[in-house]
Amino acid sequence: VAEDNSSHKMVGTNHRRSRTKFTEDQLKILINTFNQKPYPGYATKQKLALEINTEESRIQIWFQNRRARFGFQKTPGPKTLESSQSHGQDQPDMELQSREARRCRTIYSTSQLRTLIEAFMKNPYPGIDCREQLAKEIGVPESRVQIWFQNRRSRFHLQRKREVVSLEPEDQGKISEGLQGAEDTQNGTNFPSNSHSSRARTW
DNA sequence: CCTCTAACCTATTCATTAA
DNA sequence: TTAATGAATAGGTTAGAGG
Repeated sequence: VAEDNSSHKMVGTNHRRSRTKFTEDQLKILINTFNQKPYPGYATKQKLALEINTEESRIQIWFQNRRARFGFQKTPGPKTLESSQSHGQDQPDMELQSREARRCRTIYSTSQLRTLIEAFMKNPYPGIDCREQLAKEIGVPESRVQIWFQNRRSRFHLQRKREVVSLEPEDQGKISEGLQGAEDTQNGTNFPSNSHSSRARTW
């Protein structure tokens, strides 16, 4: 609400999005929808976004978190219990493939990709401000930019792993560089190499 | 302090598209 | 048909609001 004047760091563009606060009414609708279908497709999420006036990406995150916390329980119903006989074994639910359609694949132009890759080389973990600026620059929703960075990082790590495997099992102790050694970015933007584990140091 | 949970992450899998 | 890559998943971590 007030100005965010928290930039006494060198690179001020590395913060996460501010936390969303759902109202009770919004939560009621979300939970109700979740209980009916914990894996909503894009259309449902869009509709929800409109209904509770929230970005679709926040709704996607909410469903992800909810599924992780309560793996969807089959029978939540101390109330509204209807016809849940659970007679023999529950069916393998093969016809569950009627998963709603997912979001249409985004096609990036070469110039958009050039911008993204350039940003990735400078900082593979852009904060919300940086992502939003990129999104505006290339004309794509911020949520797509975030997904793009996630995919890029994952495949970057995968590629690095394969290189380690391709070496002789003998002296494999000193591969270290090779990939990202070429860039400057020695300031702090290099890959943490193990990201999470080493990030919680003294914080 | 502690709890709850949005935001974020990696690793993997599913799915679409261009070659 | 396949390689590349965007979208979704499971599951774990980080951090902000509030008890």
